[in-house]
Amino acid sequence: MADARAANGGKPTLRDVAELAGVSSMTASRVLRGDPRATAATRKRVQAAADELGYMPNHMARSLRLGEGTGLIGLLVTNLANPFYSQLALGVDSVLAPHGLKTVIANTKQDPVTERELVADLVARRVDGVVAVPASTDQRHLAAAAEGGVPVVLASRPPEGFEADCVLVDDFGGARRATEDLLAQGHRTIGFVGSPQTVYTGTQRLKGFTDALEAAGLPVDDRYVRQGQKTTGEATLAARELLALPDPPTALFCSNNRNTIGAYHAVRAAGRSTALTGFDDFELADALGLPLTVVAYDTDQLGRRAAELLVSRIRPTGQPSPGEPRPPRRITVPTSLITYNPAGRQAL
Amino acid sequence: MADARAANGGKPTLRDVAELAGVSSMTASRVLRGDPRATAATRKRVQAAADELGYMPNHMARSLRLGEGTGLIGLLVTNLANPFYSQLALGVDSVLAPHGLKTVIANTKQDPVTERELVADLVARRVDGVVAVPASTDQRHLAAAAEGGVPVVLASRPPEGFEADCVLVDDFGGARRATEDLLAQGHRTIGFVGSPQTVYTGTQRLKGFTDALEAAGLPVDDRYVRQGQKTTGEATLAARELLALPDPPTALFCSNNRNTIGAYHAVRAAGRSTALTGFDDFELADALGLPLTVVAYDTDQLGRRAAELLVSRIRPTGQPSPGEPRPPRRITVPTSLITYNPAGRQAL
DNA sequence: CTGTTAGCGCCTTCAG
DNA sequence: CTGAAGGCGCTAACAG
Repeated sequence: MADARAANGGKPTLRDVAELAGVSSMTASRVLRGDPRATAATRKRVQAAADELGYMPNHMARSLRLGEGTGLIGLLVTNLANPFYSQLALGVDSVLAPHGLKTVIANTKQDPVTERELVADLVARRVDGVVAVPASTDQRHLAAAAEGGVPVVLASRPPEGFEADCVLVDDFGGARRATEDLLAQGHRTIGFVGSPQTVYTGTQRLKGFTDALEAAGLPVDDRYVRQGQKTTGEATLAARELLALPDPPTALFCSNNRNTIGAYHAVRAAGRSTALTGFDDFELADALGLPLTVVAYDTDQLGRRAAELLVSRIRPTGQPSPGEPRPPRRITVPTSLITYNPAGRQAL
Repeated sequence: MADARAANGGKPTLRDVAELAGVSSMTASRVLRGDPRATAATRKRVQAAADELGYMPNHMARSLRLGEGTGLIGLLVTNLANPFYSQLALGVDSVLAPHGLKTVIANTKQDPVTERELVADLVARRVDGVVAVPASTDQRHLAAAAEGGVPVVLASRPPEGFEADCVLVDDFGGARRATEDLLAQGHRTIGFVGSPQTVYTGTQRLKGFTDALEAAGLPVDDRYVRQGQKTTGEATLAARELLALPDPPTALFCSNNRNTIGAYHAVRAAGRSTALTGFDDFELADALGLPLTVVAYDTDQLGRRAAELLVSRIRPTGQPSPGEPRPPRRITVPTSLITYNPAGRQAL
């Protein structure tokens, strides 16, 4: 009920409460904010009035006046439905929530134009910071945001062309180790099924892959390298092509969970015993009915660390920077190799 | 660089731009907003000044002045990492984004207290609406929000104790059909592995299950019903208990994806050929190496529909309601039965 | 075409 | 202990 005004969203304001309580809006403000400077009597009246009207303070107006931030953090991802990103989102939010910060979703759908617009929108909304997993290496929009005073932390890829904190995965090391593992098993023809060349993790993981091959004195044959797949469907097609080569690979290394799952379907359909290894662990990876090795890492931690870096920039502790801005930090999350067997599971 | 002021976040204001351009803030406002009423010359000067300062309009201040909403929508879920919720989130966001609305995450972690606090926080932040998947049937906090003028749309469960739009899944029908399917296959002892009794979908799906049994003249034995599992781990334990009964069930019906996946592990570990049917489809459901039937529906649609209902409340079209508020709407999303068979799988 | 006035909801500062 | 004035950043409404 709460007979409302049409001006705002029909919500009662501090003044409505004050009038009903027969005090000034100032007094109402103090009481409602828990300021001790108020008679028990007036306090009671104000509280009663607020309750009756169903008053809720306007967070936006408040922070506008206080010159504080909005308490909003933008989370820029390409596809929230990908478990990697939703896991990341959860990690980020779990760290932000206790600080009274809320996460705003900015889903780019892999579109660079959308990504630029979203970043601009986040800045316009005066988010206190951004956790981003940008799609491409052109990060000028993020650079602009950072330049404009909005703390930016990158997750899973490094800043390009500007300075910012970031949390990375040991892409190179993980890919190299996984490939060495395949080599140790005797595989000599290994296919690579990975994300587009423009994606940092894709190129790093490819480097780890080729590095291992070269270290073993094996050639890197472009015909066995497929990049550009963004969906499991595309990955299945790419893997199928590799398996159809005259001299098909005996093993596949996939650069992320989409490609691994896609390649899995291809291998399964081909009825081949091609060994499968992929970057990223995922639910049910242990249940696929054929051996699978994954380069695992803690996605939740990735998000948490990123959020922690961001919080430390937003709410600085200790001395308010003597003069120079604090240098950008870079955290690398380690990986481990896990092998799932239809029979069971064992970690290496 | 943009020599900043300390007041706000160090960001240049409209007045800074105006001063630099040598015009009034009003003129700057107009130019920057694309208002045609301005000389090409002054327009140029203002633009240049804005660019130089890296000016970005303050969305908050703007909407405060205009008495508009914040353009923020709260998305209340229990666990974003559950693919069901992240899928839902994506559906919601995909509909909201084109309307200039942004989604704010409110992850409750299944905690009722947290849920209440989050709803209060969302209201305080003046979100223009809320899409909620409340954890329990006590929805007084949502009722309060709705009463306070914040449009609320429930997804996957109906409002309890207040009126609101909602989008439901055909829980009863889907569960009943799936159970009938198991009965048709000759199963006479079927276990139920489901979510807590307090969860609407859990009870509805149990009803569909028991209804099918009773219609077939079979007794509903409590010993075969396990409720309360929220995680795959808990579900595995529950299923294991059922499989260890003196007269073990020959089939299991699971009420959601967490329970299905948990039960899968138990069945797999037991080396039993227990038939498995579950509510919710999920990625890799077709790859588990044993037959699995799922009650499928479009989670993305669930989110989209919910968002559409919300948008229609926020930005009403047509006549501004003659007098009575529009009645609450209830949409039900249909389900279908899908059977995944390891043997029957073909390419792609 | 441009500027002035006024105020969205709230709170800091300074009087009473 | 309480109230009045002023302004955060922005923009309708009205001047000029």
